[in-house]
Amino acid sequence: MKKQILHVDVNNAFLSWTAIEMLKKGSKIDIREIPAIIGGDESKRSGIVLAKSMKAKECGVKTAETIYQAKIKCPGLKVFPSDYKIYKKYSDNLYNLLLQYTDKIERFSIDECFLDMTEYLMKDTLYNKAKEISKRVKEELKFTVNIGVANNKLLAKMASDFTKPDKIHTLYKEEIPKKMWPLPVSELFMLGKKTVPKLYNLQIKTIGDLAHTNKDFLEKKFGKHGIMMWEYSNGIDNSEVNYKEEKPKGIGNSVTLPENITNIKKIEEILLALAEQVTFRLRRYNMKANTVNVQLRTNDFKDTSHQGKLLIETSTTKEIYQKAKELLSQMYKSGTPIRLIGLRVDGLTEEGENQLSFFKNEENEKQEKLDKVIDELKNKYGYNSITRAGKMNVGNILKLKD
DNA sequence: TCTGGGGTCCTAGGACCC
DNA sequence: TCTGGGGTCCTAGGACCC
Repeated sequence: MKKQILHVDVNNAFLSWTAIEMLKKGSKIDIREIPAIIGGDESKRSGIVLAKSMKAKECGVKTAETIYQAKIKCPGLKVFPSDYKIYKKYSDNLYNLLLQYTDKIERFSIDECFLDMTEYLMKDTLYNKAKEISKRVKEELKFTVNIGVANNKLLAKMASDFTKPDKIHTLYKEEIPKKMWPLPVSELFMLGKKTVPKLYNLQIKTIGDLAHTNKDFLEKKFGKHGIMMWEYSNGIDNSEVNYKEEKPKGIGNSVTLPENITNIKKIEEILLALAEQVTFRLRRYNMKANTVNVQLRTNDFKDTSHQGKLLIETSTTKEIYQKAKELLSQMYKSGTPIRLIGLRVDGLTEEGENQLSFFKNEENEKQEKLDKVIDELKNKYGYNSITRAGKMNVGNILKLKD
């Protein structure tokens, strides 16, 4: 049976949501109507564009470029900070509205959902459902969405990306040659800035060119990725809408430092803060990790990482931090200016499925109890209400969220 | 120009085993 | 001496997404 899929994509999500929040608080201006962006903080060296208004887009402002660059293109551009707490709230509002149409919803990101409507159409058409959803979101939630209407996820996603904002597009099989093939290959999902130039060198410039390229040739050139791009360009995608809540496979946090650092003790302090943050999230999922990964970015934007396995999976701040410190000492070349430090844990298992729990010793149990007490305080009074002695002086570098 | 932060998946090469 | 073939696991790095 043919799948009936919708892809719902919030238009300029962060900017729209910030605009609504500002209006609610009495702001006289709607930042959707002026050249404006949501951006990072240039003084913290994280000054990139996260979202832009239509007026900013008309100036040529692009997502992920530097704010500096955006201001050159668009003098008088207004910059507003992001607030993930607010975004989560609006994202949940959208999800709850969509739940009234199907329970088979995949939250693809904070502002995108796939809906499997196959069993929920009755007499109505998929397109009419899209119209109804679009109208209700606008009226009830005060922002607009693009909706892609198709028979698989890939085509629905491509369709929602056509023209914006507040549009519904279909992309059925017979529409592929007319609607998708003329587009530049760079528009195809999963073709990024490394692959596109390679395709251009092969004279593959449009999605249609790619669709008509020999599949085996692409496989030889690009491996699995080659097969995937051929299938996508021909509108082939058999993946299911993954509506079940998934546990994460890894959890990581990283920070770009306001200034480069070369002092290993300082790096360790930041690793401790990151270990606290990462394990706090890990414990919230009731999970443990068996692999620790430390990432460093140097001043010239070179990334290096080292990972190591733990003998026994853990979720304690202390053990993760100790492993991280060990990895750091293996990889850090004294005197190298460091721009970014990251810590992530992988190999996650749910609490209770750990086979080696009888290895628990007194020290470990003591740490687990300590972490639990700290977590409860953080949950009650906010993440920054309690902090470890070792990282007191880095608390203001890491902007940790409550 | 001066470049975020959170993820997932893939690949190549090395270690090790039979 | 002069070198297989297959398999698994691990790691570092990279590509891509939003």
